[in-house]
Amino acid sequence: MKKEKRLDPRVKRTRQLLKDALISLIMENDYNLITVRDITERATLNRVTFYLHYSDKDDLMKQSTDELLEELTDSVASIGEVSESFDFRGTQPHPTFVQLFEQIGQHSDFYLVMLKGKVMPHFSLKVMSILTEYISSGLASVEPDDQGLTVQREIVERYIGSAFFGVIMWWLENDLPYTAKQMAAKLMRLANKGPYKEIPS
Amino acid sequence: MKKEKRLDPRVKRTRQLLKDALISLIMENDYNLITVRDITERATLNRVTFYLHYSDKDDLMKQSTDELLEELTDSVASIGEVSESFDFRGTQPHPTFVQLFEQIGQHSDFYLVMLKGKVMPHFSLKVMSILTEYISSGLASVEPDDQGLTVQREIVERYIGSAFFGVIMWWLENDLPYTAKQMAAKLMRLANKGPYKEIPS
DNA sequence: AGTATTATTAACACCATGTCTATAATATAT
DNA sequence: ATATATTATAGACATGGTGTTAATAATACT
Repeated sequence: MKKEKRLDPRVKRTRQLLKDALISLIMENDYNLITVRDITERATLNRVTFYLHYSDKDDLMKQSTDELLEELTDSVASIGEVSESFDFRGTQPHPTFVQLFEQIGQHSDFYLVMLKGKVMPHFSLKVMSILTEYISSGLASVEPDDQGLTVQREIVERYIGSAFFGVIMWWLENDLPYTAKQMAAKLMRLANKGPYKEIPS
Repeated sequence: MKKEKRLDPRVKRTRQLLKDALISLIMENDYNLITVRDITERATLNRVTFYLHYSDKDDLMKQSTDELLEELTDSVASIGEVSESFDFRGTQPHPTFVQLFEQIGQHSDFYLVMLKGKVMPHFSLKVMSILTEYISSGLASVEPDDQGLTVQREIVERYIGSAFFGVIMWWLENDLPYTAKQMAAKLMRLANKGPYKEIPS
């Protein structure tokens, strides 16, 4: 599966130092104001060394964040399949989404900074597509064909995906006022039945 | 209301040229790759002149986009109040949102580039807050207190606002496959009743 | 008309970028 | 353990953008 052919420990160390340096700098300053110089200084490496591994700041950024998002998806994947034996149309929190919130909550500082927008859109777009993927498979398990949907499937997926994304940001901005399980439950309810208690006539 | 005390025609001209230059450059290149030099060259102005009006590229960007978003809100405001004599819980498209989609659709090239994320997050955040404001007032007209809501009002607002935002992006990315009225109708339905035809037990 | 404001021009120091060379340090294989 | 290959460092370089200054030209205002 992995194409890592035992890389040189020096390379591994260097890249890790650069990634850590960038992440720690992002938590303090504005991404756009961070220079390659800053990164290598924080990493206690020579500036030239940077260019032996990455073409520029964005390259390092992209690779670092992709790696972190892989951790997220791996942790969620370990929970099981999304559509697996679960009433997706109920209001019970789905384990997949519970785990998703758990993971994000455990690194809330980082995710808040990244999602808030001060950084690259790449990260946000990736998170969006991860969310939409889970939602898509959940939706497919409930409504295999488009018969039961009032609106085109593609739109529903984007609708719910964006809504989830936005509420996650709200959750992070407000210092996680609810547990991961509670958040998942709220979102399940909103996605399935809408915000109102009584069904409109 | 307005504090414009008849500014010098040279100032007006210069600022307009700079704004136009930036917008046109954004449509072609990547925002981050655009320099002050590029802007002034496109505007056929001296680079020093730029600094007589704006502190940096982001400053110009912020002011330009704020101006364009003001056009949007003005056009929507001319339609009337959001809560005005309308069954917000029905599935009929609300005139406010129809007009919103109309306006965005008429400048779809621009909005697509701006919202897609390659640019500043400032614009996207602003659009989000505009959307949320309309949704908030619509929601308040249906449910003045929190009794009829299954989830905290603040979350519902963010949920629907983000969902709308995401679907608008979908709409733009897919070259406006539906009319503004159709889009508004779809979103009203999703927001009120959720995606399913039959109510889950 | 004369005065005030604005745009231009040329020049400046500063800093980040990306690249190059030669040299030192470290891994790996024999 | 020694030789070889790979990687990190050091210093230096040209390039290009930034933001500022001072002097001059162009334009608006009264």
